[in-house]
Amino acid sequence: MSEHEHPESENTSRPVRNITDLARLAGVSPGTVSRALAGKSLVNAKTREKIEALARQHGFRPNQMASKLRRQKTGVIGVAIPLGHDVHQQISDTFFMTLLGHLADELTDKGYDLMLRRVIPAQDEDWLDRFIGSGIVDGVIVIGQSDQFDRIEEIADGYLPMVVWGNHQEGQRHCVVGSDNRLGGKLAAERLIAAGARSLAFLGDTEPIEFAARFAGAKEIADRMSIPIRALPTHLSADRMNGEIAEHLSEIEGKVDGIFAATDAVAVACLRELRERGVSVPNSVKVIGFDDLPIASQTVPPLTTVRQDIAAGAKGLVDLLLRRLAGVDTESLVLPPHLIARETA
Amino acid sequence: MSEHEHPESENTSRPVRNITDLARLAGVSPGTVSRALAGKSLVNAKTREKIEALARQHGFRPNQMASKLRRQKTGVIGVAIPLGHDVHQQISDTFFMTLLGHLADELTDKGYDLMLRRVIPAQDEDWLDRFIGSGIVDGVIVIGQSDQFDRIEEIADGYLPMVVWGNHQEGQRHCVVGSDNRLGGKLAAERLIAAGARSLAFLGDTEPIEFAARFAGAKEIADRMSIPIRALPTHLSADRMNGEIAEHLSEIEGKVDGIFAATDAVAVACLRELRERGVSVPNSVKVIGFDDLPIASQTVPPLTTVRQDIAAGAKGLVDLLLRRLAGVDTESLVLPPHLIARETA
DNA sequence: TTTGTTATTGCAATCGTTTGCATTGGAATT
DNA sequence: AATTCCAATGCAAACGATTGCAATAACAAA
Repeated sequence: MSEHEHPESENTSRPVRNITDLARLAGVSPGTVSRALAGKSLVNAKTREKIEALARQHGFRPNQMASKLRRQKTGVIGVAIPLGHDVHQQISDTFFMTLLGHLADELTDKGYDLMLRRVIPAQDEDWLDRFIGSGIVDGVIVIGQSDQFDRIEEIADGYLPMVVWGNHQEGQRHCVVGSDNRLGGKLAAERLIAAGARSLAFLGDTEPIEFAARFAGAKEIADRMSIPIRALPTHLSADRMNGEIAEHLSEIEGKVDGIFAATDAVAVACLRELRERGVSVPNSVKVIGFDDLPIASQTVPPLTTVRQDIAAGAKGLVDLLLRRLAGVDTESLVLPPHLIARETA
Repeated sequence: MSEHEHPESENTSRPVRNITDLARLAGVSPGTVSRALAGKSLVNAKTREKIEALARQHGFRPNQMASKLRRQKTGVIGVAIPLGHDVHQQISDTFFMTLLGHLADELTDKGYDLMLRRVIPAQDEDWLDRFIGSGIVDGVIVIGQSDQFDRIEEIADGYLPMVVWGNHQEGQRHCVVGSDNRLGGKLAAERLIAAGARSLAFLGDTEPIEFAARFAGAKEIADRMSIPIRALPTHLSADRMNGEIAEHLSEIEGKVDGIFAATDAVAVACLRELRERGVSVPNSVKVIGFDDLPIASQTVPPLTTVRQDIAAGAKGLVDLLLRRLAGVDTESLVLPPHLIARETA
């Protein structure tokens, strides 16, 4: 009935809703249309062109849901950010967000889509099972172990295509990509001591294992050199952090001359507070950060810090995940951090 | 074969792959299982409990792909970040990433998932059609118009559930949420002038319309007060920006005493460069930023800036989108920016 | 003319849920 | 005892693309 289509213009009598409609227009079977649009080689060149032209003309695109159901794969990688310790941390956490940006690039490159989910484990017991078990994603990248190490371990036993950004523990079962935080902590402490510090402090939350490892690394060096080191716990959300830092600084005034901040963000806040108190950096107190975010080079004085290579991390996460999707049980990947010497230590 | 998995609990002879398997175990029909698991009220309480228990026991979750296909909705909102002007801008753009974080929160609250796609329009003509037309998302949020204003306009004519973060143009057809950039520009210029500046400069890329509007607003005020203002174009990627800022500052030395930076990130770099040159802020030169990112309060001296309420923006985007999903053709939402007076102007 | 070969295409089952409609059984009503 | 009525469930047709296998046509070889 729909005999006289308008050859030039977009709209015709009835819209083309699915592959079958298009098949009718093209005078072929749905199967052929499917093959043509999928770019398979089993279609005659002319038929293909005709079908493609028709599809373009009607702005038709095969329904992905149907395709995914039938093929039993989604082409989507889930990215989960568990917000365990500090719900508002990651909202503004430049590091995680930058990692996310790079992940998006890498995944796009490989033809995958990215589904982002921020989860609050405390409110949602089986966030990970839900994400995995519903057939909505082909694989999962978890950004940050938060306080969910054990849960992740459990899942890892029965689910291959998962890679986690975070800290590597001896003998753990899930595949992780991350910096060697302990080494980073060592580098930081060594630098502070080499710069003349004789009493150290670690400033920041020590709960998350990444940070705990940074502290442990620093402590190892400090202990070896018989130099005291203390932990000054703070929250990581911007609003609470500033006050806590101020308190700590009051408390340690004159007693500490080398501060290792858990994060560049913490270091920046610390620098500001020190300046406000008239404490000279690096003369009276040396400061070192972690991450090497863009701000690090913009502080006054420019921040000495331990760099994590975010782009390499993202690439590692994606590469390992793809290998796991192919069935390989990959090893973890630990990236070496580097000391970036600027002027605060 | 897989007989002895976990002896006490989880597994039995054959795995439960779908609703039909579960129905068989429960001694009911697939339809009933579907209704029970969906929480519909048409199921006897006892039957439901039994089914839920069974599902829990076998770790079964209904396949989302099938569900989405059948129900013709995905529960997924697409978030597209077009990278037009400067491919590497947004990777590190804290503002966009923070907005994304808030979007994720809002969408999660409303029960939607978030699919992130970073697109390079230059390499991918119909990025927007592809995203929309494949039935993969129920609606789309575009973060930043970039240089894609016209394409977005085209799409908006035939596709309701789309909301865009960006600048509002007189008479535009697509629904946009964003700050009143022109007003923000005015606030900035007024402040600089009130602080004593007599020759202004706008520092940053003026190509993207958001920034162009900021400049235009500032220019309007400057013109009205008969104060000169010039544009100093820079790229927004960190690596190129610094050098360009340095050049500009050399060029305008002594000729400009009020700098309006397109972005806090630009302002921070500018402050650092000024300090390096021994130019006193705000005495010799006044500086004002835009966004009020967390860093703004951490600079030395603390940065006076124009604040955009990111959380409100995210909420607006999601609210409008949901209304559009319900079929309402909503108006745009323009949020008023606020001057945050600190010490650089 | 017959047979073999190859390149295209059609056929129909399948992926796993959802949902309108029909059916059942039991309780309530007359 | 007969009739209504309702809650609970079963039945089977969608949703729209993919793909193994069979069928066809076209052409070459014998």
